Amino acid sequence: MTSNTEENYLKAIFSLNEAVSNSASTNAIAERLQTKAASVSDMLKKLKEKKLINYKKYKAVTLTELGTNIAISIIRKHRLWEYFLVEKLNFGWDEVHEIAEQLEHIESSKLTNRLDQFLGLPKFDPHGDPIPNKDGEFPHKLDITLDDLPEQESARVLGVKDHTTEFLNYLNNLSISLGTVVKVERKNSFDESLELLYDNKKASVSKIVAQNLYIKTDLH
Amino acid sequence: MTSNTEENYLKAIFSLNEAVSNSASTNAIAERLQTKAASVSDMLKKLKEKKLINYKKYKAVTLTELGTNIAISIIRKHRLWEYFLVEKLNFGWDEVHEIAEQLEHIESSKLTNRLDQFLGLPKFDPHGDPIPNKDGEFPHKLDITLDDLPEQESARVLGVKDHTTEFLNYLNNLSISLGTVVKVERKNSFDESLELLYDNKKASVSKIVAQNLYIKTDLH
DNA sequence: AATCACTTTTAGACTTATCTAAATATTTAT
DNA sequence: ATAAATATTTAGATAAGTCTAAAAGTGATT
Repeated sequence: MTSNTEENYLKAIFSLNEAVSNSASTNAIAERLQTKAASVSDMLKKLKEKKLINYKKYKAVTLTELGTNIAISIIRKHRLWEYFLVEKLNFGWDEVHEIAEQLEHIESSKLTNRLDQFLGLPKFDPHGDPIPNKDGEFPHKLDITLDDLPEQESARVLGVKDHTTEFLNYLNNLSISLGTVVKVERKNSFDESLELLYDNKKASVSKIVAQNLYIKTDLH
Repeated sequence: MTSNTEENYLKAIFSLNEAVSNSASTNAIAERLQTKAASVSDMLKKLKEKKLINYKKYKAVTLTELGTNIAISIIRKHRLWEYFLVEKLNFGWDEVHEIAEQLEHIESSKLTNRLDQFLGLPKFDPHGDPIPNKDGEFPHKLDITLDDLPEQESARVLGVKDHTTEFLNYLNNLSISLGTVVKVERKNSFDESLELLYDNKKASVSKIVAQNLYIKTDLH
């Protein structure tokens, strides 16, 4: 079993190393978890015992495969609950973090997966962070479609899922091609259509259309 | 602050004393929480320190007002989450207890109240246990209307909320009067109407009608 | 009112996670 | 390459919650 505390250490190590690889040092972890280096040192010994991290004294740590899986599962739960709080309970995106810090430790994969389903398998949380799926895979760049983009955000069209000439003609008429940078001005909840802004043009497209346009969110 | 463990003790004391007053003895609590009498003894000392219980050595305990409030808030959260799991995530009513035991300790009254709202302020959890409202009041016998009754359950009509002759005539035509025992055969999700069975008669009534009929669930 | 069965409390030990202070290792700068 | 600065670990304490074993209290029976 993994305690809440252990889970928080794994999560901290994961995100430190994700941001800058090999940056999960004792001090960095202590800073992140608002605790003391001595406490971290103790815990690292324990996590190594449990085969959750690779660790040599005085060296930065990395997660084992087992440790990574646990960290990802915590992140998945955190982000799904944030999505739930914002989308279903109308919380502001800025007030959900603390509550999600608690909810992320609820233990029941059945619950997590049912929640995911209930929310419509979202790919991003309210802060725009990617939500790993139930196999622990983060949404791959090429899995993301225009429909996944939140309001007021922009992305570059990378490809199409539907290759029929009909669909390609439709895009031609709108002057959307590969490379076009598109901003989602509004998502209408009544018919789930999207109002787009690109190259000084405006257009409204259906959800189906948006789901057939692959995008990448980091522009340039 | 109250730890999860302390909360579990308060909940145990509350429900023991609710079932049989003054029955919250050291041994009974130990049995309920699957722990040893010695541990309970230690904890009682601590809860008394915190003014959460009234306690004299070797005597059964009762909750102070503060302790009662906390216990009720835990019960409220437990039952709301059970309702959520069954109604929104399609869990069976028999598989939600363990998960709710975890969720009941999530600390955020804003979350609890938003969840309550989201679920439509339910009065009973999936096991038929009453859900206290946000002021800690359990649904009073006379607050319960036919609309609160789950499918396949019976209750006796106790009174009407709407006193217009129109409504009373309507009931007359259906041969429903005070004292009639009514069974909810089915609740239709498409229009929220109820199919009733009573005195060998069948009838279908709207949600509005059901919300205007006060009932009691313990028959005779 | 003395005994017996049972309940409850106390004493002392253990685990988890934390801390401060001191010791040791590593890195950086000269 | 050696000293100074910084990072990390160890040693020893503390607090929460638990346990076993032993002591003490309660109450029912005779």
